[in-house]
Amino acid sequence: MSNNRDDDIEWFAEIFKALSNPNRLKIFLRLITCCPPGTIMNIDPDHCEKGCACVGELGQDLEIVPSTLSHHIKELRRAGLIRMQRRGQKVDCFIDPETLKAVKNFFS
Amino acid sequence: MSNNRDDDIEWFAEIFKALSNPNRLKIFLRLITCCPPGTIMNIDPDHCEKGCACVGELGQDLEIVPSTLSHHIKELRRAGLIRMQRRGQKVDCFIDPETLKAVKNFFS
DNA sequence: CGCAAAATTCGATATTTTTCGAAAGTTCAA
DNA sequence: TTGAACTTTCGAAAAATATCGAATTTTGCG
Repeated sequence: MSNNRDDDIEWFAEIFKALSNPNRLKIFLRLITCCPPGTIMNIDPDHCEKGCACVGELGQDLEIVPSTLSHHIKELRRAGLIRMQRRGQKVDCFIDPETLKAVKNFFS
Repeated sequence: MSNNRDDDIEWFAEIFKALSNPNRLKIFLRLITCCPPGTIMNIDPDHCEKGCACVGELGQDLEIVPSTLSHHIKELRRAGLIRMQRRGQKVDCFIDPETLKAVKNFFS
């Protein structure tokens, strides 16, 4: 009974909710400078400032305890803002480019 | 003891929190098509789709009871997303262009 | 295997948010 | 000035959220 517009509204509300917590927003901003895993480093240093960040690095950089961090990361993922990929014991996080594009388009 | 970057993060978190509720997001989207009060209507119909919306119109369009609506509007205003201006018995709402610009710049 | 590292889940608590109806405050018009 | 229209505030209850420590799971390594 709900049309696409309403679905969109619900989804964007989810996205903004994910970004509404300062800790989560910091995680998001920390990840925005990363590249997706598998990215070939370019000669241009601006192309990718840092390698991809695993969960532990985020916790260390932002001083969030593991359980809280894990919760926030789950929320960001639930909103479709970030994706994850295991690399051995670590799990890398990176921004979902599709969702990022959708949010950019939202304000236009 | 907090620098500008942290202040910015807190402020944007506030903004996203204001947009994180479906009702508030609908209010925001309803107002995005309005013009600020005092705008001279242009010949170009795309210039300003609707006149400015007062609180009551928003409640009618979006089917939100007055007390709930008033609460949500206050949240949007607290975040700096909307501004208001009394016009007789009614109170007009409109998007704050500065804040809108700031949010657009956030995703860039 | 057995241990350490990394991350998640569980359980619990304090706080915040959402929503509504009732009441109160403003403004205009008769 | 009295009443109606419009909006806000107040009070309250249910639901959601944020945070942490303890326990658990998953992975790699010696």
